[in-house]
Amino acid sequence: MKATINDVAKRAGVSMKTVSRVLNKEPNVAVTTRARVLQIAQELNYTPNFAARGLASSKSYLLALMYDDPGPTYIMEIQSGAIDVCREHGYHLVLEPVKVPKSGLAGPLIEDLEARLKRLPVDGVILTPPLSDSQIVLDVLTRLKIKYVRVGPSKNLQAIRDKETGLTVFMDDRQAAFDMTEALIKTGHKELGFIQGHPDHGSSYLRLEGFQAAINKYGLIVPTSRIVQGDYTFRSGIAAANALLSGSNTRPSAIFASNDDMAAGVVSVANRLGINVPAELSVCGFDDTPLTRKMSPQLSSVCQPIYEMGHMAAKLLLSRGDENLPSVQAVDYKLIFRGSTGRYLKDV
Amino acid sequence: MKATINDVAKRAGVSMKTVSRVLNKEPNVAVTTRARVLQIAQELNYTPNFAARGLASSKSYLLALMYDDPGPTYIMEIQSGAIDVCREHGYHLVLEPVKVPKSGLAGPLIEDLEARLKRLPVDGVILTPPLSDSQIVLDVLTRLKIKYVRVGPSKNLQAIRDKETGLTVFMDDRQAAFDMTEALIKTGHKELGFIQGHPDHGSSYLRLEGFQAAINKYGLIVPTSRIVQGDYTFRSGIAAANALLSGSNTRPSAIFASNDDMAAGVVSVANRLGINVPAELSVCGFDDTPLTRKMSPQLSSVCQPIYEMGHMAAKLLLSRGDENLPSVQAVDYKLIFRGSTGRYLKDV
DNA sequence: CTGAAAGCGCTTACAG
DNA sequence: CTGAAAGCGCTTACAG
Repeated sequence: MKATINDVAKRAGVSMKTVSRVLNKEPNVAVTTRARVLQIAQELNYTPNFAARGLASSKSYLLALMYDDPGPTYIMEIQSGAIDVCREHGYHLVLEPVKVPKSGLAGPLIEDLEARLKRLPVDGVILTPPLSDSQIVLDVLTRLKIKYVRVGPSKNLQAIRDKETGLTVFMDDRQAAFDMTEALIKTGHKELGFIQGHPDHGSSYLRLEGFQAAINKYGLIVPTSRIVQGDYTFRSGIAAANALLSGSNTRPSAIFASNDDMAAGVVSVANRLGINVPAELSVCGFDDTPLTRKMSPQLSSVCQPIYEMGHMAAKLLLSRGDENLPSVQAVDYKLIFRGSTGRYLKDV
Repeated sequence: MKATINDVAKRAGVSMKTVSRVLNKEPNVAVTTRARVLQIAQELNYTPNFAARGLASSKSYLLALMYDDPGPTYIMEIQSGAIDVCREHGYHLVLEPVKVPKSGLAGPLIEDLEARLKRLPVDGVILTPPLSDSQIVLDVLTRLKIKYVRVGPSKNLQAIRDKETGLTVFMDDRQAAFDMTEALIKTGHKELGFIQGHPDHGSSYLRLEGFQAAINKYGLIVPTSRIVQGDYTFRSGIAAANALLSGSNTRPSAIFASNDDMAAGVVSVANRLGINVPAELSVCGFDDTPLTRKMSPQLSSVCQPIYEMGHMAAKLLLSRGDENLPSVQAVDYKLIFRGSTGRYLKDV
């Protein structure tokens, strides 16, 4: 049978409690005692019983990752980052897909969420976009007194900067979009086009803001016809590119799409129309998804450190009490230039 | 405070045990008693304590999904399918990423796996490729007496067909590749090229076998120079396409790549060489990943019902005892024809 | 620095 | 059809 804490205690000639102290790295154990217990635990191949610990301590040693379909790559990266931290702390990660209803009715969602969280009372929740902005979800968690961390929230950014919010990990989408736009302008582009993301996602607005701020800074003018609404899908990128490239007006020399899928749509339309990318048209995206490297020319984009965000999120949840860890964490992005902007033209 | 089973029992005027019976849907409870208990449980907003159940029953009510980077989309689909079944059974899904070392040394992997599984003794494990074929992993699970289901194993397929194996969910890669090849041939193609997948993945061989079987059936000849080794990456698809398309020999009229990423590489090379897809070259992939719809022309491919495989895997694990459920489950694939093969040319 | 006792909230194994 | 008792393997709250 599997060894229990009692087996270890007996063999070590100490009480159960002392073994518990050693294993939980509590202070106040004689060095020699600690060493002996540790060795015997190893000899017996002892590992504490998960359920028993949970029951006695009323902790679950579980963190939940809540998501509502923000794309498989994104979630997997967040997961990886979070899992690595969980491991260090003896925690595990469970998955909680959540469907936020498109239209008003929040009732069923709230009930469902509560039921699930009561069934499996996790010690903390990682919220990914768009859930990080869902007041409904935040309210439920607050009511159930479950700790949470918001990853990439896009609303209330001002409050975040003022640290009036809870645990948060975010990337400065606005600044990143600003930087990318500035890079395009500095390469000589004056005729810019922009494709906005899904109207329900806060990031859409932040990225647009960054774009416009750079435009303004350099005194350029972008007519409203050059700013097209998309919804983060490839298909919407196609539609937007058609509007931008095949009209009777002069076409832009560079298009900044709010994500990679839409940018891929632009490249695809350009190819069909015989517009050479990047010679006649520069294109860049956002998110630096794997897709950027699965097209020709490869796509310039903004790289979010998603793994790191997941890592930091779990860390914030599991390192409570560490005053050295600010509750709001900004992570760094990177501009990645590839063939599609022609700055550093690379072979595929 | 949160209600316990005792609160419900007292209020209902029955014993704890009876409440337990009702909640676990055990037989032998008077209908009226059952109804009363159920109602009171609801009034008290009672949900059983996860840890206490686990401790008392020595079950964990947890399933693990083990994976070694088979692609984010794949894992997310499997996850979704598995989670939906877990929910129905009051189970939860935890994630266990596993790194199988490239070269020989299995020691650390075995130790790590054992340590993790002893820490969190899940009630069952879902194994995804390439882990479904890892004898090391299978051995550890067997030794720890942990139930597992293999998803998409590619070795020992014969044994699988003979039902000499454990729980298994699989898709007939060989037959699917055969069908796709046959479809190309029936469209009139005689000069076929094939790009093989990663040599470490069993699916590479099965897909090649299917391709060759169809070639043989129709009495065609494919010189070895038309069968190129890839490794499932876009980059390897590029290299393979260069070998296939820019040599001095006549080029194939259709290329079947063993996965979508490589097929995307082929289309990309064709575009660069000015070879029109599908007019001059048909291309098809395998897996029907989102990438197929993020390129022009869109890619024909073989659609694996991945969600369904995850669903079935969890079902096999959680429905033990149900004799009506065969322990080996084959799921259906579908050939999806899009622009890249020109059979059903569609606008993007 | 260490330990004895109680208890977390369920299920199991019986008994009736 | 129902229940009383024991126990799962830890941690908490004390006491010393």
